[in-house]
Amino acid sequence: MLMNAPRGTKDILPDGIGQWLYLEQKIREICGCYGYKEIRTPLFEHTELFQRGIGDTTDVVEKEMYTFTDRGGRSITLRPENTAAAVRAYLQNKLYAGTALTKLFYIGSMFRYDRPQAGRYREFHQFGVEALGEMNPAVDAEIIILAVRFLESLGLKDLSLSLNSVGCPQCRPVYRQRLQEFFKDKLSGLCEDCQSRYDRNPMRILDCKHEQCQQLSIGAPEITDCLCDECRDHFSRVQEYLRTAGISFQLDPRLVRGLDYYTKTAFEVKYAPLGAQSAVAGGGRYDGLVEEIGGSPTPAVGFAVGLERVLLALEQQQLLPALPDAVDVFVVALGENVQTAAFQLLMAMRSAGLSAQMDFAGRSMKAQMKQANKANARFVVILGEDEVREQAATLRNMQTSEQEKVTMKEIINKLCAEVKG
RNA sequence: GCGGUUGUGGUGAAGUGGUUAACACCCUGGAUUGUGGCUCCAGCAUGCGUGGGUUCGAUCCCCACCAAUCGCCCCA
Repeated sequence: MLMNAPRGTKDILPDGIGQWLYLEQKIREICGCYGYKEIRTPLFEHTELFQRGIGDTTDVVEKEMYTFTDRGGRSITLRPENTAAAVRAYLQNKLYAGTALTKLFYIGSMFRYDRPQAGRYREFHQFGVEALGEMNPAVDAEIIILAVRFLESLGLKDLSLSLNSVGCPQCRPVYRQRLQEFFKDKLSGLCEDCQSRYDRNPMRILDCKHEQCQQLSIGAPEITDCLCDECRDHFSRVQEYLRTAGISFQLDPRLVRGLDYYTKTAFEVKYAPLGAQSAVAGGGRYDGLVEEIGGSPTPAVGFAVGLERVLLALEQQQLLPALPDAVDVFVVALGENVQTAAFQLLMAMRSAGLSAQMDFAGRSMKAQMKQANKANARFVVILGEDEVREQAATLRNMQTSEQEKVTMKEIINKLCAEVKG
């Protein structure tokens, strides 16, 4: 217990950090390219922000939040996603001032209390993008393209992009009513969950995985048939832009995002080989959220990518670049009397920009040589009492096994020349 | 919240109701005086997830808990 990280959390160890740095670098690269600026918001927020933003009846808010009362009696929640917080920061800091369109991205930990399984953790990492202030469907497209291109840039193939429109406050109620009419006499055949969904959010019945519910929902009206003129037009223009960009997608009238704030465009990128948790990215437009949180009506679009899932996929496909870590020089010191001189030399090498290591345990030469070998050292500098007396050291090339005596004065220059050449 | 599988050293793992818990890797030391990668030798779990119970006796049997893992719900 004491020695175990809490359930659903993981340490990222030195051996694994390279993957994360690589991912983050790719993220910053593409976001810079598309003109999105990084933002970092607190890991926790007032509980109310998520209740209002995400929606009281969503699973995330109902059963997955890490909520606690702080010492001041405030209800605080570890962020389960970053869109609501980004919008909060956008409003609080008036990021809308001076521009029509604010483009943000973030990378960070999110927290959801859920049973861990492949590709799902209680603390997990998302990369996400938000574009606030523009209703033009070109922005929807830009966002989707960014998500797809990002994943492609990592080498992933066979991604599938699903696209839908979930309507707006004008047309969604119409659809909702039509759905309820459709399911009215089928209600008793639906699973328990769906029976309660019938009242709360009938659209969710459509993507229920129960056989029965699937069967019963055959022939159900589709949202795309009920869209108002504005939503219909918006949707078709998004598709146009995507086609123009050469992005392939499938329309999925049953795609319903789990968070209440979505309007119009909803999309999801799947990577099938991942198994049960194959959704790698998801997002859409959320024109009502800014107002919900207390700002003036502001159209917005965004998405989030699950980084653990991406990493899982990259691992499966062996797409992670392996960076062999080598060290330029390993200093071998023979005997206590030369420790100080060796230490001095080590520091001088580092000051010169060389990567240098040495053994501090006072071990035998053989042991130190083994260590140098294991550390992948290109050169070994041997310092014994003779050398110190002569103000020199033995320089050994570990690849060729050639070695020569070099004076203290020239050794660093020589090494620098060798390493850089 | 529900279900399946699993839980032996740093790692991968064999194993038994009863003196010394295989084997491999890793690691550490050594194979004539200051030289690595190959080879050889030696060392390396008073302990078998935790807590109870059964028993003369349990790592091996039973129960609970915890954790890992996969799935359901939902999501990234």
